[in-house]
Amino acid sequence: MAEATIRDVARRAKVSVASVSRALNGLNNVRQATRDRVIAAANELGYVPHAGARSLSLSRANALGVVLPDLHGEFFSELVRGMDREASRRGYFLLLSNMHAEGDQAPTALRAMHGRVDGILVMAPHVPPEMLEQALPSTLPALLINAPVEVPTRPSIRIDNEAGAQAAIRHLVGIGCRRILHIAGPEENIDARERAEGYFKAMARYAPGIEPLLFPGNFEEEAGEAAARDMLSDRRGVDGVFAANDMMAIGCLQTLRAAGVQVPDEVAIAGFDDVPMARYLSLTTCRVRIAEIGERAVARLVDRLEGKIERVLNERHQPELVVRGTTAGANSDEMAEHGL
Amino acid sequence: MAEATIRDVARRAKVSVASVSRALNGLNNVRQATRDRVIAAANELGYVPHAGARSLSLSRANALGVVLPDLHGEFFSELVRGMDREASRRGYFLLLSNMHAEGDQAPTALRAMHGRVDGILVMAPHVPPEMLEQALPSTLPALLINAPVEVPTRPSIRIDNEAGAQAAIRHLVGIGCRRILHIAGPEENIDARERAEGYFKAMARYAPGIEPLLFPGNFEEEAGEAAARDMLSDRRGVDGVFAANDMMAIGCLQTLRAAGVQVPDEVAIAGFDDVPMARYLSLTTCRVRIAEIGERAVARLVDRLEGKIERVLNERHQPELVVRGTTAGANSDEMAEHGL
DNA sequence: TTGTAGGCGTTATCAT
DNA sequence: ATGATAACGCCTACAA
Repeated sequence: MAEATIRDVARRAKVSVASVSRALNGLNNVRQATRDRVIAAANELGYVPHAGARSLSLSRANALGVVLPDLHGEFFSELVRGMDREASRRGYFLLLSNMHAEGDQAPTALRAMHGRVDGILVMAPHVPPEMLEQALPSTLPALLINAPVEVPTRPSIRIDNEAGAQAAIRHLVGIGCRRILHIAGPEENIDARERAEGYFKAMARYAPGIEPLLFPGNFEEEAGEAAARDMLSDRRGVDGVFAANDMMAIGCLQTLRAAGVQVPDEVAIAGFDDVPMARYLSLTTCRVRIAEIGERAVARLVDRLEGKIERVLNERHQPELVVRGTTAGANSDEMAEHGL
Repeated sequence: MAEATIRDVARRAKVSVASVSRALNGLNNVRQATRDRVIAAANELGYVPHAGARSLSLSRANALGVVLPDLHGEFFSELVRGMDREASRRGYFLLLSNMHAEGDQAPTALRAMHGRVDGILVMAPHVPPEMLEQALPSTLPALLINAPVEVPTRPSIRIDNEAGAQAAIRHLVGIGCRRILHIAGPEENIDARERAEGYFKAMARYAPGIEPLLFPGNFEEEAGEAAARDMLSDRRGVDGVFAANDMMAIGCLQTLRAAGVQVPDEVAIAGFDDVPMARYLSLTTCRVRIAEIGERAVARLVDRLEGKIERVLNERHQPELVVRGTTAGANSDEMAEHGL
């Protein structure tokens, strides 16, 4: 049989559709007896309100669009988990759409969301700002996550990459490193660029007179391996590595260790993100609480949808330096703890 | 200004809304000149069709509901990624809803999806079948992922846990293990139960006469650590461990190694899932291609929505044994001897 | 307290 | 080829 509609319920309860709507939505202007009859009828028919029709009528979908690039494992799941947690807390659904990096699918994806979401969360660390601004429907409330530039008119949440990088370099210098190599991320990625920027600034500040060393990477483990091989063939006195993300740090770490280089004694290594694996490999890193960012993004967007005014438009998430075995010396507690 | 609607476009192009709809949807019964005028008007107004209204009219939402438990990192992201890949390929959105394990939120979540999705993917390894069957709207096409029981009337996709467990035990016995401990998952979890079942059957078959050893766990790393501590205090001759998932295997591995136990020489260890970390820790495991399951689930559901008939109702995904260092180390000749 | 009717934005049917 | 109009299922003035 076809789905029961509000009309079927009305008929069965011998009332008007208006009364059914009122009764089922908990309005107070219905006699208790009527409400009971309606509820009974609804149950008997297995009536479930049609969310689509409801949101058309209310012009309110109770859903948030999420547009993400093709993210890697941990980052994606943590972000979405945080978002989902807050969304379900606030009574919203999440409508997901991965836009694959290559395409200019961003506009398409965003357009398709019109009329089914109340607002969107967009993560686009690689999309040029003008393209983004153009693709965003001007009337749809949006919150940008790690967008290349702070579009002043759009609320955003970003990682404080420079602060993280500075903390990492400061720490490396503090344990005695001087010639510190930076394995960079993709150039078009804003996080990568800011981390590199932070690296340069921190070197100038904490290791003045020492020339920065850059190895181009792409956030993939292989780039870290390549950097390590490069070091193995010509060490150039490198005694510290700061990778723009953990995966590259891990690739570098594994390759160096496999070649017999002592980490951290000969070369100390630090990464960025604190992926779960970092703990197991005892990798020093800048922790980014991804789920927290997702939660916060949803919270801010929903606040705005519900009319709360924003105090800060462009929020920064502060990474936290987590010191582990790859910079802390062979006999640290962490290492012992994990038997590495 | 408010969003432009189809009426605004019609007015501006001096045609009826019907023509606008036809022109924009690429129907052939419109004069080219008319179509051009409509498209021009739409662009000028920045018109974007209202997906909600559209789907109400078409009674088709182009969206799939995804109801998942509160999953941990890798599993969640891989599954959703696979689903998303296939969904966007087929032109569907994903509407996400984590139902947190405790609650009886399943019915609520499912009801709220009525009228905004064309079908749902439900993963509920812990929900009793009758509760599930009751919560599922009978008219909404659904596909069950790792549901406790194969509800014959509902299409499903499941992991062949027994096959995986058998392969693991066979391998462990093959390399010489005899007293193999199974660290089990939560009792209410169907995957965990099936893996334990597979363990028992395989022990009876490959190590007849040797008594199975069970250590209760919960899929968390700590359970593996507890199992290891238990072994350390009383080894009972255990020379092999088969954990119901990788995280427990990893907890066990780390704790044993930290205590100086040689893995795999003294104790061999195998897990289940093949999380990314498994490779780094060189953990032997049964690989489950999670993204593939997600893709397949969406593909099957969409096929059904589009009228394709299903040949197989209850599909099984075959795990693949991946042999690594935690079982392959010292006595690989023994493995060769068994032709494994 | 309850019912009638119009509207949310779109598509589809039926005339023209 | 085009236009008027009735759905789609719900909510909410406005009336009674």
